[in-house]
Amino acid sequence: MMMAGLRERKKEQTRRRIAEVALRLFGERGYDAVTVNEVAEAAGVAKVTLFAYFPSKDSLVLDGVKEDTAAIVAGRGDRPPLQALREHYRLMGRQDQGEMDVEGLLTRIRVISSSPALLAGVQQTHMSQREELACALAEALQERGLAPRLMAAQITAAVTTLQEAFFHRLATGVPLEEAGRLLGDEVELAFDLLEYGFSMLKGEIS
Amino acid sequence: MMMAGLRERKKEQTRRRIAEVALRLFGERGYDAVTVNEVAEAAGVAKVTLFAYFPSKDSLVLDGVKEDTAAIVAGRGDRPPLQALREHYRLMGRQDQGEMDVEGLLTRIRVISSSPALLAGVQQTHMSQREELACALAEALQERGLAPRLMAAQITAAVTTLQEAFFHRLATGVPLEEAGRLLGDEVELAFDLLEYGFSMLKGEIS
DNA sequence: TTCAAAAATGTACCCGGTATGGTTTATGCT
DNA sequence: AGCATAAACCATACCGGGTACATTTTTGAA
Repeated sequence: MMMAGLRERKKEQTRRRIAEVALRLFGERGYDAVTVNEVAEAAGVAKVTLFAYFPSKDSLVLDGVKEDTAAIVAGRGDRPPLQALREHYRLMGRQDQGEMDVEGLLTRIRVISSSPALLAGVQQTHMSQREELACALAEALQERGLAPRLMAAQITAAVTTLQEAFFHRLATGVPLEEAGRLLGDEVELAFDLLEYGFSMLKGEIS
Repeated sequence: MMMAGLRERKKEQTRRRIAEVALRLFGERGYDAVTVNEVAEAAGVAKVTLFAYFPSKDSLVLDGVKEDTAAIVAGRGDRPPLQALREHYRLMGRQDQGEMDVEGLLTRIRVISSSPALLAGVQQTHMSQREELACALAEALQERGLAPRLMAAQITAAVTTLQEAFFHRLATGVPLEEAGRLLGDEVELAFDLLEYGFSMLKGEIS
């Protein structure tokens, strides 16, 4: 019963294989020039099976890029929401030096950056996070008007901008360490700006 | 030579007919439940011809919803960019009372609001405007760093939020006049917030 | 009237994604 | 061990959006 069976391991393995093959092919020949049929065939699996693991072509690349800003706010403890977010992104530039697959991450970013469809995809995920963030903020601040939505939109916009700059640097050859350092500085700037702006909102609403 | 020919008039007319038929069908049966083939047939035209007028299915609905924030900034005269934008949106709530086709506008908004694909589409157009706006701001403020992109992102986020609230009210039955009034108030609030925030940026960068 | 450009068309095709129905394969139970 | 079951997998056919191409109709102008 549920002994972490061989079945589940094989599934996980197949899933990883598909994603890896896809990333490799996309990196070699470009996202749009590779069909899902080719990916499936190269991974030794049927198209239907591929779509059983990944709901769409872009999820082959975008899965695992999800951010969870709403969760950060929800689990912020006793800190104010903005501070929790700032501290989270402050770490983002440093942490990935560990055992992470830097090579794969870089080709992933390159693939994303060179495909309009994928860029649109990541923006879409940001936008869906925005709604959740708005709800989390509304609850955290006990405000139900336009203010939390406005704040969520501005936070999301700032984070998106930071991430785009970061990705763009990585995609154009800036070494990871330097990109991380620059990102750190920009995070502080962006959150200073947000905090400053919201200080006015707080005065106006409550 | 170029006498505003009958040719061009017929083209315009065909284009309008296609768009109107599409909007009607989408309004009756939902965006996803109507195929482009049906639209083409109902408009008395071939599918290929339809795609010669409109580059995609969603453009059947979304064409003409384009905002041109970058153009507003570029043509701002001697006013600062934010003021030009504020004045533009200040008018948006009032102007459409004129000869505009209110009925068509409402069904258009209803169709958009009830289709995830179309909602994603309008967000995409906002995002592409963001890039242009960033360029316009960079030129207007003589700043090439992160600041103009951050400002553009925040402005776009605010405008998107305002428009969403406006659309949502219209789609849920709030009368146009009241929605316009509320929008007007919110425009002032949002731009106050933006101006307040940017005042800090100006101090920091120059 | 004639002629060349523009517009419209029919057809066939590509690709992402889904539905269906059947076949293998791991698993839990006896 | 052996067996039933459910999960994973697959082949195939299909759908809808979108494009390429070659052909035909329309239209403005000489």
